[in-house]
Amino acid sequence: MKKESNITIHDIAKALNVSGSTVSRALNDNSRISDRTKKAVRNMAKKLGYQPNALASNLRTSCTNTIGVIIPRISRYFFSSAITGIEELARKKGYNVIICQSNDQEAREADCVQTLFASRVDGVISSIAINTKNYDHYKTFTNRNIPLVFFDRVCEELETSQVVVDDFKGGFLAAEHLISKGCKRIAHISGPQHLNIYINRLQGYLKALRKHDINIEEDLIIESPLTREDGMACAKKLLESANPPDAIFAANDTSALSIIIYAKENGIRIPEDLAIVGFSNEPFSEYLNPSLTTIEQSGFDVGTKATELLLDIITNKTGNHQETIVLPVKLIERESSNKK
Amino acid sequence: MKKESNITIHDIAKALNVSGSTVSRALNDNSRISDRTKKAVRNMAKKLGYQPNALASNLRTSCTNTIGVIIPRISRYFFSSAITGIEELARKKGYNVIICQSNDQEAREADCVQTLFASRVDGVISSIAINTKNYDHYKTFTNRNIPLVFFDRVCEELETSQVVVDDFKGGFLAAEHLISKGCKRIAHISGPQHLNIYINRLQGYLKALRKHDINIEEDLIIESPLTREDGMACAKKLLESANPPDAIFAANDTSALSIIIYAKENGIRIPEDLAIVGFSNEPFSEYLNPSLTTIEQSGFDVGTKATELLLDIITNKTGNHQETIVLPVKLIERESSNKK
DNA sequence: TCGACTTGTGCAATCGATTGTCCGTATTTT
DNA sequence: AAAATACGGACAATCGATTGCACAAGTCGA
Repeated sequence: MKKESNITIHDIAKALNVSGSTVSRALNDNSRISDRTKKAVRNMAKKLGYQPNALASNLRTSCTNTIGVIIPRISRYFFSSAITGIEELARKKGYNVIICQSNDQEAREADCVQTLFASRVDGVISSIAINTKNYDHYKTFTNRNIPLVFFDRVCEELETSQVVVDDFKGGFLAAEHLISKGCKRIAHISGPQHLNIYINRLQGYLKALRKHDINIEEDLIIESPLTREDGMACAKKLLESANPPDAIFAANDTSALSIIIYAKENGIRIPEDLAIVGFSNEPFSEYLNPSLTTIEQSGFDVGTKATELLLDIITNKTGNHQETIVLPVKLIERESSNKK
Repeated sequence: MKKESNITIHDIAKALNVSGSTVSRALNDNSRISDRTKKAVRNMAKKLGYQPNALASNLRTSCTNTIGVIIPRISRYFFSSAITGIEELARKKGYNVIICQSNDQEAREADCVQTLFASRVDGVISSIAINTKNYDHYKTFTNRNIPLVFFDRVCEELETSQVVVDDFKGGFLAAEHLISKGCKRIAHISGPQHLNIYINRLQGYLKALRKHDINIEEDLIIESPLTREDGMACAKKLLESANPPDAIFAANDTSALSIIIYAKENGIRIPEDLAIVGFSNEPFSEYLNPSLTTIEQSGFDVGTKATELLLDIITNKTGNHQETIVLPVKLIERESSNKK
């Protein structure tokens, strides 16, 4: 096995009989170095198989060309798409990406913050853990002017830029769609009300009902953690009631799935007896039986946009960076709401 | 806005009137420092809000406590689960994780290698891009004795440890299951034959046929890139032939999905006319109609095991590190193969 | 011919933490 | 009581790349 010891700029310098500083400048294309020398240095670097040591450079320049990402869980499609968007753009701009998962736990999230800070990332993109109530750990960044951008699950308390999808409109579209299909009693399974996204989806739903003069019934609106299990419980509660709804708008596809399963088990026809709309367009939603009408949101776009914002702040530190970008959503009509 | 400038061990040292080395040793719990001093240092560190600068430490110790991961694409469930496994264990052991995506392209993969090397990761876990034919870029690691472990899509050419699932057995189980259901003409849609996993699934399939004295027909075995589109093409080719198969074992769930769709569009009953088995147990497979019988493989376990191997090599550099770990697979019976 | 620039490089300090070596006290051994 | 050992801590070099400043050689105009 061939072993190359790590070679440094000084090895190149020695081989060329110049100084380390000259090599450094040549490699960084500094204007003070002659073209002849630059060419010689680059050739020698290639010949020796030189690989820069980012650590040393980072330490000196205190800029790591790395951005940190904190997300609840990588295995959810929306988030992995977002990461793909982040990575794509970041890499194109010469940045590395370090990813940390909070597993939707506040304590883990605080750990992630420490880790990223210790690595001296140049900026951070984050989506908040579902049970985070206290945002102090993020001050590690804000106190030190380390750029921070939130996406999807954002935090109003910290004054940062953020990228969200138009949850309000999504909720509105979902409800109005059901109304247009002739549904009269439309229930809504909403998510934790300390998260902006679920508040907005609910508000959009309410607006659609009001617009069409539909009476808003408190009993038809349930707050849920939106898991598979709790989705079943909600379905049961809604559909076993004396006066069940003829449609349900669920704040995510997972709970919509639970409803479909419950309905099938109980002989409730979809969409004839019960129309259903979800939110997110998960990879499975298209293949459910019946296929699920849902609101599409592009994780990729959200990730890309968040990175754009962040890199802009990093590059251009001045100015007021509290922009909020709202990306569009789209209704995807499928069988679960396809009434005549 | 409060701004804390970054404080270093020297600030602590000054505040306590001791030397930087003492602070460093105290924080690292070095035995040469008295308990009294350690306590004082820790208190002062907390009081000043000291956050270690990993860059400096890494540069000095040339050990970053970071492991790099190269995967084809994060948005595939198997890989994101693997990452979850990797991250979980790595973090527990005090390591950070840097993730790079190759997007299944050899050139991008080579980029990832450079990036991770420049970051001086302590070790690397990788799953090879689908079109990688030349493995030279990995020598950046092997030549320098940087521990490298492959998982899932492995490379025999480089002598490293690896973690795979029992693809052979998976192929065998899938085929034997179809045989047990009374299928006589079982087709196989296989993947690119330069990848170990698809070779093994095919071999397992062949073994099952031989074991049960079923004639192997070349025409029933197709090599495919296993995409949605190509799955349709394969379905068409197989099912429009003069003598179509009565079962198909697809090397992934995506192409199995295509077959289901094709069959439904063409009035072919599943499983009566055509039984189907996929591979991977994707999140959607359970919800297909009919639900898809498939082979389950745990990305999480693979990731965890690979990390275990890697950390062992990092910690314990001696010894011959060319272990191959094979993790079990499991047949999940669902409707798509449920013939009487 | 002489100062005033311009060009191309070298020197040495620096980033922050770690660590081999050395040194003054305090404690123990003989 | 002198010598040996242990203990707690300080000094300074180091990791590799960057960069402000100094400086020598060359160019140019007056």
